[in-house]
Amino acid sequence: MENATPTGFIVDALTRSIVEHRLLPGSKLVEQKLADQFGVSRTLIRQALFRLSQNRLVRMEPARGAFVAAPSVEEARQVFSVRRMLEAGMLRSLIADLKPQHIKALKDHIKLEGAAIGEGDISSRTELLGDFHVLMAKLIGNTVLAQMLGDLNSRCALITMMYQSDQEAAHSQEEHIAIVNAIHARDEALALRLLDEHLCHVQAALIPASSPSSSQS
Amino acid sequence: MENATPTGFIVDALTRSIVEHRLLPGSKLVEQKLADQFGVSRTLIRQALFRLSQNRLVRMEPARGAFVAAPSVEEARQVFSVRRMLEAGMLRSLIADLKPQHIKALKDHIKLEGAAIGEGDISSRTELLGDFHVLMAKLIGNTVLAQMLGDLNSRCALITMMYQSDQEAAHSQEEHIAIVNAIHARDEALALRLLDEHLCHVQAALIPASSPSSSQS
DNA sequence: TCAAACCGAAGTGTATACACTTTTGACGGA
DNA sequence: TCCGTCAAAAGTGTATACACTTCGGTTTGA
Repeated sequence: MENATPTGFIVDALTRSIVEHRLLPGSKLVEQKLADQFGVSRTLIRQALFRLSQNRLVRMEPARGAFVAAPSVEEARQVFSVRRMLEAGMLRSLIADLKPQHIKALKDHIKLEGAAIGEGDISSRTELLGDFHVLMAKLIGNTVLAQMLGDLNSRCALITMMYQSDQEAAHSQEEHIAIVNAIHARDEALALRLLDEHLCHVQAALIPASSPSSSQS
Repeated sequence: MENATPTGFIVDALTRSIVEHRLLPGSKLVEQKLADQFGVSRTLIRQALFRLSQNRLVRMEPARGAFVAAPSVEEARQVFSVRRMLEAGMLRSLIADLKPQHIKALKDHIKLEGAAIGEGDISSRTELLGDFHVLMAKLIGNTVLAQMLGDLNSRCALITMMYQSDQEAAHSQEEHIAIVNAIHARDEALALRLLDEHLCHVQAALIPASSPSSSQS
C-alpha cells in the first residue's frame, strides 16, 4: 500500500489526516499552505488534491478551491446499497469455487482484526474491517472487483471512523467470523443472509438516528 | 456530457480519438506534441492524461510517458463479472419499486438506440447501448451506482468499439427490449436471466476467437 | 566484430512566474 | 444604520523554465 512517488506520499498523508479527523469535513484545503507544509511546490499538491477528488474524499469547486468532503447520509446509504449488490455476487463466486487456502486466508485476516480491535487502534481496525471484504474479492481472483470495493470503502471511511464505536467494531468482527464459518460449511443461503445483515448493521450503526429502511434504493 | 473546462475538452477529444481508433492501443502520447496540437501548455495535457489514466483509457509509466491502453481479455472478463453482480441487484431493486415512468424512460431510450444503430453511428450507438444500463441505475435513484456503471462502461468502451459488429449491436438492442418487457411484466426471474445472458453475450462478442480460459484465472 | 561505455536528443518531473478570479473589508452615500 | 461599490489581498488556473531520466546512436577498447 506504500506509494513511493511524491504525489502518492502526499495523497496518503492527506487521506490519513482526513480519515482521522485532523482535517474536518468542509475545511478548505489551501494549496500554498499544504505546499509549505509538505515542502513541495503547488504542482504536486494539485496533483494530490485531484487524485483525492476522484476518491471523493475531497470536493473541488472551480476557481474556489478544494474542500474536505462531507459525505451525506444519502450517499452512504447508496454506497452500502451498492456494496450489498456487489458482495452478494462475490460471495456466490467464492463459495462456488472454494479452496482450503481461502478459508485460511480469511481466518488469518480475522485474527488481525481481533488484534487491532483489542489494541483499540481505530484507524487500523477500520482499515482491516474494510479489507475483509476486499480480501474476498482478491480470493476469487477479481482485481477489478477488489479495487472497486477498496474505493467504496475509502469513500465512506470518513463516516465509518466518525461513528463506529468499539462495541460495533467488535460486533463486526463477530459477524465476519460467522460469515467465514458459513462459507466453510458451503452454506450459501446462510452466508448470503449473514453478509447482507452484516452490511445493514454496519450501515445502521453509521447513520445515527435514521431509521434504516429495509427497502433500499 | 459537454465539459466546458479546457481540461475536460481535451479529455473528451482524446477519448474520441482513442475510442474511434485514430489513436491505436499502445501508441505513445507525447505531451509536447499534444500541447502544440491543442494549442495549450503541457500543464493541461498532463491533467487530461492523468484523468484518462484513472478511466483506464490511458496507461502511465513513471518517467516513460503515457500510452493508449490495451485492455487485456482478462480485465474485460473481470469487468463484466462485476457488472453481472451489480446489475442483478439493481434489477431486483428496480422491479421491487417499479413505476410507470420507469418503463417509459427505458422504452424511450431504446428508441434512441434504434436510431443510432440504424444510422450506423458506431460511437453514438456504443454510448447509448452502455447508457441503457446506467439509466436503470438512475431510475432506482442510486447515483453512486449510476456513476460506477458509467465508469465500468468507459473502462471497456475501447474494447466494445473495437470488436462489436453492426449485427451484435442490433442483437444487444433486441435484448434490451426483451429485458424491458420482462421488467414491465414484473417477472423478476425472467428479467434476471435475460440480463445475465445479455451481459454474457456482449462479453463473448468482445473477445474474438481467443480461448477465453487460456491465460490467467 | 562485438560489446560496453558515452554523449546528445527527446521527454518527463517539479518548481516558479504570472494572469485571472474570488473573497474580504473598508469607505461613502442614502 | 444599512447597503452598494470598490480596491487590495488571497487563491486558483495556466504557462514557462529548468532539472533529471530515458533512449538511440556513436565511439572506443579488447
